[in-house]
Amino acid sequence: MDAFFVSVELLRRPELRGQPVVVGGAGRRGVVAAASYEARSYGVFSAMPSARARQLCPEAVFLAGEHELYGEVSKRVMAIFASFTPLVEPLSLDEAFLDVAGARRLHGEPSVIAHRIRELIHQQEGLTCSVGVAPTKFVAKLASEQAKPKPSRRGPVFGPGITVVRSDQLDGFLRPLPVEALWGVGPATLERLHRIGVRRVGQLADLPEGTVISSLGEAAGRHLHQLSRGIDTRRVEPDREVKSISHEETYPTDVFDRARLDRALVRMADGVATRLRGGHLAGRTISIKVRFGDFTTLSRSITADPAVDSMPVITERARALLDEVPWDQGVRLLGVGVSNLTDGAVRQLTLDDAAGPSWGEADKVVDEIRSKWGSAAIGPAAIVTPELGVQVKRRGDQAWGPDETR
DNA sequence: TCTGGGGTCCTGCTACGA
DNA sequence: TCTGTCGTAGCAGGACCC
Repeated sequence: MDAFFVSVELLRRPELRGQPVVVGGAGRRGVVAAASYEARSYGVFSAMPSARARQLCPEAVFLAGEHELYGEVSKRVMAIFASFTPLVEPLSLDEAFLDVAGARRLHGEPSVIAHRIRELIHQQEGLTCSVGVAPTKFVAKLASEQAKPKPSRRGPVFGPGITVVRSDQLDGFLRPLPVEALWGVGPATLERLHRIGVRRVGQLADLPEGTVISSLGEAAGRHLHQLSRGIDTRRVEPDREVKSISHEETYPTDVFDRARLDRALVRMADGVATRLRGGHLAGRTISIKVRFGDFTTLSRSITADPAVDSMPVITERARALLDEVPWDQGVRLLGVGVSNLTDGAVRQLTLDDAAGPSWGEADKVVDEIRSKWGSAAIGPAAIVTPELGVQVKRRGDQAWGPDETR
């Protein structure tokens, strides 16, 4: 999808069309989630600190964004994809891989399907998207980027919308690209590649694999060398299983108050546990993440049997982990996560379960009440305030930085 | 300019049992 | 009984993606 969050916002604020618009966190510690092509022409890009974006483009309209709404639109767009093939692998709210090899007889050649998808999304959602058609996933992704509009000083320059790269065009398409266009080349890898004189994909393809591996390590070296030659054997995977579930939050100012951190742990553990149970999952590894005022970040984790999906247990382990770190230096960000996931339904019973009523039963009641009356209807006492009620943690509710009004 | 949140994957190190 | 080594699991940190 092109500038997805901004495009969704423009549907309800059409008067902002043609203006520089930025969706993201407005606070001092907020970042840009999406920028309209008009804003991009000022050098504003996603993941940039909002303060910097404001400086580059003071006339931009800043919108807080609504993660839930984007999720709903995303579901409908994914349903359009699914009407062409069951092999849809969502990559994020606004991107997906589609394997249309088996859909040709019913829907026509891939480029025909691409046109039809663009039409349908425009008709049904009023949004534009760009499509890359290619024999492999990563070339399709690169092709879709070439199909997108580009920002310019005189406003957006519309792209072709669809870019098709056939097998016999792979080499010509890939070789001239800057090496950072490859998926998996970030700042650190780019620096290493520059050190061995590689700036273009073609230069990487011409090196012996061993040279690349000795510079980048076994896995990354082999993988990137293959990509540079157009080799990508990864299939479109419609049902990728979740490996971890976590929540984290950045505070407007560093927190030195342990009681406040403890309450935050309860709220985040509650959010994580609710999502685990919602997905019928439980996890053996509990982790915390702590970022200090100077931006140094550390994590601590503990793995134990049995797998858990209950707020009090996750909170207790997370608190013990927090005891191990120098939280009194001032905490900028705190996070709680659960990994090593197993099927929650076949979770091993503990002696507690056998002894009588357990957290499991309490959780069941909480889930029932919440499904009936909403997630803020009940919650742990630690996260209830007289003014605001139950402070429930929901996915994406602080997606782009702290809300300084809270 | 002072850097979000939610993920995945990889690497290097250590501990531990066979 | 002691020592080396091998495979595996756990842990922490880092890189990367949207």
